[in-house]
Amino acid sequence: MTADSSKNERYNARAAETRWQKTWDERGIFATQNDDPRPKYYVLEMFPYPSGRIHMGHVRNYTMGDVVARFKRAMGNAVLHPMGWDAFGMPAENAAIDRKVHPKAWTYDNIASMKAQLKSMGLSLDWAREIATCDPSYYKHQQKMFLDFLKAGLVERKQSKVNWDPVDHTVLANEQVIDGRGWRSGAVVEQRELTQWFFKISDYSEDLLEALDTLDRWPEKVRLMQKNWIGRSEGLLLRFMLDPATAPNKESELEIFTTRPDTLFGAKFMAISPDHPLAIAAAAKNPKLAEFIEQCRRMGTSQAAIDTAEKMGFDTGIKAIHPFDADWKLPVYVANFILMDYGTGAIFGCPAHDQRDLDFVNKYGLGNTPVVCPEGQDPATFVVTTTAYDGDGRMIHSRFLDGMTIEQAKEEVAKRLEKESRGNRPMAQRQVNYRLRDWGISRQRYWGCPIPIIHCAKCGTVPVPEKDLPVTLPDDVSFDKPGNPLDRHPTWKNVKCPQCDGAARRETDTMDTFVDSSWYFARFTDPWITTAPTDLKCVNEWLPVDQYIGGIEHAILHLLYSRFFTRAMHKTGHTGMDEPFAGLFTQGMVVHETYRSKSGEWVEPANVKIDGLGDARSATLASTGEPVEIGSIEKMSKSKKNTIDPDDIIAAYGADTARWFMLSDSPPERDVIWTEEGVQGAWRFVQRLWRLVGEIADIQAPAARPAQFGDQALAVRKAAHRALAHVSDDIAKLRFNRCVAHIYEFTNALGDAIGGAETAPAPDFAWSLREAGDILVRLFHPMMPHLAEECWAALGRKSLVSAEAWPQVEPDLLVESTITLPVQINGKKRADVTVSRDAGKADIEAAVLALDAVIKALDGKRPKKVIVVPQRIVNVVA
RNA sequence: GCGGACGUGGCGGAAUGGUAGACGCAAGGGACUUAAAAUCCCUAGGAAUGUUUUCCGUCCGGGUUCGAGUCCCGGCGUCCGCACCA
Repeated sequence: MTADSSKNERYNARAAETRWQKTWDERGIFATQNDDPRPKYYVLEMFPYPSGRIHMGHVRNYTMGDVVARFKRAMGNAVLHPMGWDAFGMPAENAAIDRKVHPKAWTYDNIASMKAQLKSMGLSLDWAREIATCDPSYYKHQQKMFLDFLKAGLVERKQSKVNWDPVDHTVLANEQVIDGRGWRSGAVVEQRELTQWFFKISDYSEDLLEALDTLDRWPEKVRLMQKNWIGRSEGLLLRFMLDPATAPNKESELEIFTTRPDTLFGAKFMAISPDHPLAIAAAAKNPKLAEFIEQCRRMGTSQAAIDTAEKMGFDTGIKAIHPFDADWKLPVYVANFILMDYGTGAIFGCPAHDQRDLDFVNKYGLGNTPVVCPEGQDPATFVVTTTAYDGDGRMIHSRFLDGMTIEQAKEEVAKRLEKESRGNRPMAQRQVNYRLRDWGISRQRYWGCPIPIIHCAKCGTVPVPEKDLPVTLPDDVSFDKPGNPLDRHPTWKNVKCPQCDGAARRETDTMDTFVDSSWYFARFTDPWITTAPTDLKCVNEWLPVDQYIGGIEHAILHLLYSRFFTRAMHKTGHTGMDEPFAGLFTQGMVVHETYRSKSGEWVEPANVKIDGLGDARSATLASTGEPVEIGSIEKMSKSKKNTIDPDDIIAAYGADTARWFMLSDSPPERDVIWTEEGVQGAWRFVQRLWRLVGEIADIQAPAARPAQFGDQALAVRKAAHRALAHVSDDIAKLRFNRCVAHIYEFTNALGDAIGGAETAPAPDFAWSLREAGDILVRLFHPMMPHLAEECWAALGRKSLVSAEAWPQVEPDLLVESTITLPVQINGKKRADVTVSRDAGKADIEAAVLALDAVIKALDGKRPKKVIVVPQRIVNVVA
């Protein structure tokens, strides 16, 4: 392989890139062998939804992963770097409705075009492991695991409230409900009770929470978000007896959950959810209450309504008896702010120390009694009016608790009530509650993984026998009517019961697409095995993923589901570990300026012409010259038309330029602003490297390493090895922007050195320039692999730089024989001092005190103190 | 409301408590050219100034330290996540 572009010509990125991509393909250098004996390293980027086109966010994400993959490969690892498609989901069905194409055809077409785009980026992926989650060869195993989970008690079928779109006949996710209406149909969303399948993720609440501490290569932010999402709280389950005369069906008690049992003597009322059985029982005998409950339910749907809803309650007339005072009766309200699915759906209200309860009593005139008094306040005068006090303090107005701290009081209440028993049960029980709910996976959709269950009138829900897997989606479906095509398919759902052979029907719900993405990383370790989801040996050798890279938007759901799923797979024998991702990195978004025409329409950047600078910048429509308003910088999105098509960039500048720019401008975890100037800068650098390497290639250098190096040669060698040390460290820590800066610095130094070179440089200098060139090309190879191959060939190398080892640092070259230390006087820099590398503190001090600036500052006096920080700085305190 | 992150030139950003502004972008000046593009060289935080030095400077106000962009306390601002979770 020889370089095409001659040294006087510009680097022709488009020609070179396709040529090298072909070479990599032909030689199969990115295919990973599972029996490779070298240390394994698994780098993975979140796989894309096949929308049809890649966007700049993908370019950034996959470039980062590719840099890591290429670096680790050069470091001598067996690297697994696969790619696949998160291929089920609603957009395919929407396309079917809007454009009359079959979801399957639409999806596979999209995969084909996106794959071509990804290939044009020059990613070092093992395409032999490509998977699409919509392929029966993939979802077959997902169905198998569903059945395994079911057997293991990790799947449950239960009723739950859902957002129901009455026009589209489907369940909507919360984010698909906008102002109480379906995002697609615009119909007012109803709350319905549906029987759905759930994964019992809440069985792992404690484990998922505790194990967060072991994920030390995850961003703190993500761990915190998951911690809050799991929402552990310690409290007390507490039984309140009811006054039987007031209870609708002579119910004897009401159980509540509280984290503040210490405030029991500040109780003013009880509140139960509109969905609480006691509320429903009471409503049966009280039409006005029934009406109130109905009103609450209607309100519940809209997010906005929940946010701004006023606290509302309805006095049921039921009286509860205070656990420490049989004569103390508390009114039981049905209240709109009590959730049925947290705790027991019932609380006692202590308004002085809980803002929600305070708002409530202030509305209904129930009053409040503070029972915790902040330190330094007089208990006799401490009152609460509109702001509840939830801070620390001592107990007051609380009988036997008075004077205790909150913690002591909690403990005392728990102890007393735990001991007291009624009807063979203690009055109170310590309990840990979690906010995390079970994961409802049923979707009334066609384009998803079928749930392998058969419903039989006689036998109930019957698992599809394993020999009958996969349950495949029927192809002959129509989308001309709303609702789930599986449900109205003429034959698909009619089957015989595997147990009794009687007429039965298939489950027509499909799985949430988050299920598909909860184990794809495991499947990549052996995507060929047909008999099981995973090959245990492979999965245990490769997992956990060493470096997972993706967007912060998946901080909670995808990453938490995957952590659960890996545990469930462990329990059912499909993995040998609990945590799927040892290292996680969340990259920032690609953002771009927005433009709007006079009429308020968004304008594509390609149609905008920018003039002027800074505040004087103005924009006009390129076609008509009509003025355009420059808007804020925002995430690239189709709706704001501020997207840049990677295809256009790759066609104009090449993939390497796009890759380099994506890494160079901002720290990887932060947003990067896409600018035309920035891209051009990256492109200029590509050309500059090509010219520089061309000059180096022309130098006649001895083959053997010279025994001695002169000053000129040594300076080049030091620059090269310093850059090498920095870049290696920066890539390992994913600090790509700094890595880019060091490559610029090195290139500048090397350019200067060559500029100063004679026509025929001395052998030692020539050798060092060749060495520097070799190092330079290998250093930028992970970021700009095509250019690197072209340069490598130009340097006369026969190998592929993509398959080369990372250069070795010579540590001797990193240390200088003399060092220049800044000298401060009273903390301000006033001079420099140059000393030999191994000068002692006394030598340095003597040299510093002899400096003119120091003598002048001391004015004949002795310094108060001289601080010498080795290798760093000297500070003279005058 | 709760939780978290961040705040440095014209811009993106560097800086284990140790020379603030690396590197890039944009800019200005110059060289080459008939001209342009490309390329190369020089300048560049602000102010003052006798061209070699001084003062100021990392959102604001305090503190710790020989020394603070960095650590601590209190504000202000921006962004993100969660949001009736008892």
